[in-house]
Amino acid sequence: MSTPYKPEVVEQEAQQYWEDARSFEVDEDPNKEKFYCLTMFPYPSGKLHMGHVRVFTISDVIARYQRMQGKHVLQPMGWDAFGMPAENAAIKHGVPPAEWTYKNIAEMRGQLDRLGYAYDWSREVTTCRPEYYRWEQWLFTKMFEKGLVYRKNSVVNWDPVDQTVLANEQVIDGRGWRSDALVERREIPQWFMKTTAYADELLDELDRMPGWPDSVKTMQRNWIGRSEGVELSFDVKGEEEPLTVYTTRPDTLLGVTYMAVAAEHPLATKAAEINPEIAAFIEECVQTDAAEATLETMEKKGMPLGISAIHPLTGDEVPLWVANFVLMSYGTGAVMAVPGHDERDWEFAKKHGVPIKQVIAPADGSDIDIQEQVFVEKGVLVNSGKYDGMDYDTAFNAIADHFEETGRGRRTVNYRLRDWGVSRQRYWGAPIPIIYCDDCGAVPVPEDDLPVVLPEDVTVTGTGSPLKDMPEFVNVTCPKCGKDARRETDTFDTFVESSWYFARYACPDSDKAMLDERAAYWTPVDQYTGGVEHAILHLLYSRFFQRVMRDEGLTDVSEPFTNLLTQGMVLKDGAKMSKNKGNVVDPQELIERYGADTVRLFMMFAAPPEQSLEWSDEGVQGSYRFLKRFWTAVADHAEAGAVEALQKDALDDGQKALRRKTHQTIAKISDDLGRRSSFNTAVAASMELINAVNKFDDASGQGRAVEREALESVVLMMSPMTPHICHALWSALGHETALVDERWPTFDESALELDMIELVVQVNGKLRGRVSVPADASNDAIEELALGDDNVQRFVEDKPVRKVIVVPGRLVNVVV
RNA sequence: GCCGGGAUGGCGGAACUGGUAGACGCGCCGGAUUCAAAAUCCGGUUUCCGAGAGGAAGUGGGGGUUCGAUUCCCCCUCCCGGCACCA
Repeated sequence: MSTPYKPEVVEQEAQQYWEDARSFEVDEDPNKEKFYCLTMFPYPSGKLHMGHVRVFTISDVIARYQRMQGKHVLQPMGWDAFGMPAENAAIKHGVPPAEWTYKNIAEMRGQLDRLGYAYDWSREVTTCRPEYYRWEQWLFTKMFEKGLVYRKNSVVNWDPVDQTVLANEQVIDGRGWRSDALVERREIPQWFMKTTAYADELLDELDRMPGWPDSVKTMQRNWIGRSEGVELSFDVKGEEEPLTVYTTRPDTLLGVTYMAVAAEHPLATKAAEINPEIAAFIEECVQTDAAEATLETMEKKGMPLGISAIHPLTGDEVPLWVANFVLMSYGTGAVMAVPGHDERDWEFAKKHGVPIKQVIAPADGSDIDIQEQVFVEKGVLVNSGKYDGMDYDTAFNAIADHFEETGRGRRTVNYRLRDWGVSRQRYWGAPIPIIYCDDCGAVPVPEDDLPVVLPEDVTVTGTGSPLKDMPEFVNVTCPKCGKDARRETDTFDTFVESSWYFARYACPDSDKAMLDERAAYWTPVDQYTGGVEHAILHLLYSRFFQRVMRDEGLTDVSEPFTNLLTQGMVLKDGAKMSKNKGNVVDPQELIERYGADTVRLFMMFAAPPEQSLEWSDEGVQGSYRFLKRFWTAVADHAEAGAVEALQKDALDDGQKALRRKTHQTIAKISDDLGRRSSFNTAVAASMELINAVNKFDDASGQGRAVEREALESVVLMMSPMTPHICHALWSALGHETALVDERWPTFDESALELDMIELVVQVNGKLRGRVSVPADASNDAIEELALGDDNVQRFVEDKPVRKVIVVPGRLVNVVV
């Protein structure tokens, strides 16, 4: 009887070995092929949750697999340490955010160590450290010099009771989470980074990124939302300034029956001065949060302003409305409405009794009733005077030409993408390095004065940033003129830190520059793994930041992440694990009970990585059972003593069959891990091979040799997923060198050959029988054998055979 | 509302390029071992009909293409992620 599987012992020993041997610390070796394997770094919330364990394990499997391919693998880890939860904890428990954060990092670091990830901890990055954020402050000042950042008014959620800005998350059903007061939209000056300056490049490069999932690329394309349209101006009766709108459908221009402006638009403000009803309506419009989802789902409301625009082609008067679905911060704050050919305009017109005019007819000449059903497709113009009969492109150009010739409009490219607002009215973030001087305006902090260090010893109250109450922080002298000035108290959006940390891992200790030559070796990231919830914002900001760093001469790399794997969430009872729902499973407990390998194995086995994973306690036990069977199978074999050399040509049929299974499995798992990232099927294939070994009962010399080959293969191939148990089993099999430095097994093509193959026989597509045929049989011979099958004959009977389809190696379909 | 994804046995999932639907695991049922239990091992397990051989149905719903559809096309339902201040 072999020694029982004791995960706590096995795992401790393996981890000790890796630590002593510094197995995962890597240098920049130009003679080796590098592989940079990265996971989206965690926010140090306090404890590791199952979602973390899942991503980190996926990434670790990839890192260890690539290492076995002979690559020089870097897998670092760090902390996305700024953010709201630290402030919330500070309010709740009176602990400064910094203290809370550092404590959490220490706690989570211990948990990570217990899971046996192949991290190079010498490169740890913590974003709330001044030596980290000084460089994004520095880059911000460079961007300032280049005009890539600017300040403008922008909408925030304002809590009128707590007198503070709220995050969208802190607005619940339109009310402040702490005060319960109705939230208002309010405009305040904020700093922006010009992401739109890179819109075309960010869009075009997506076509040359084969390593990213199509779904993510599509989402980014749609998010950037490049459109070609026309900007045109409508005169407004009694106003000097014309009203400018942008449209991608100038072909529908003759169908404009009203126009709408935002509640904050000057025309609305002016109308409100003389009309209290409009004033009340505008008041109502402002009482909502700033999230786009809210805006798009709320009831579309509007009021006529009592003024008219002049249709630029017909000279007809078009009524102007104020509407809650038009936002001042999008485009010009005004839209032209074509209810006949736009869904939202149609519904609004129906509700408010605005006329609906058909100006586009289906290209196929079919009849439509525009009063009953909106028609949004492109077609042929009607009721449009001299443009009648034109198709979309012709009409687009004719109308665009007309406006350009008359100077009343122009062709223009528009993006849905907006510039990135990086200001946050919060304490726990990197200070924006700007000083306000009455004479010089906004002045960037000079390089020598960086970093602007965030004071860490503070009391957080929940009503505004404590920085505002710290004269020693706020009161400074102007770097330009030396007069008294004030420091910016807003901090950066935490997405700023996460937009470049991946590059900093290459040179975390560089104090002379943001990046140094080591970044040239390691970047771009070869494999990036993280939650699909980051498909747009984080990934787009990182792609933007990488280009800003490139154009600053810090790197030659444009795209930060060559291959991307977006993993699904961990669910329990069909819902995301959360404290509120009380369905949280603590990884720590499971690791203590079953060991890290069991938890890692279950994570890999239970679902494909991109899909959500349903938690199952029984499933974890199943994984544990498998590891015990695996352990016993290898240990029993090893204890039976030495094994003679395998002689390929001296095997009997049973031995050949097991050897075939071994090499089929190597081929399959190599493909699963190397090409498909299909970890669940890789585990299943390993289980099948172990099952086959357990059924294999042949203690002869060659029998044991074949068995050893199978077991060694499984130990090697399971090692990325369950590295500790494999480390122990590898040495149990008599190896002097450690598994962590072994190479991936290769498969022997000749072992896969078969003399006879089984084909499925269908009659009219339905399975009716099976035939065994020689591997090299001709189609005619296969056909004859198939038709000779008794059950096949029953279904063919005397019906004429119309066709026989032979799919080589798979099936025969007889069509009667 | 818009963008992206998903739906397959009692459950998690497999079927990769249009070719045997249900691999592997869980659960359950039966058996072995045990004084008993746990653990372990062996066998069975989509549903329905049938003693069996075998047959019929079946991949969220409805239609289509095809010799053949979980896979491709059209329409729909429900669930999940994102929507720019959660990270």
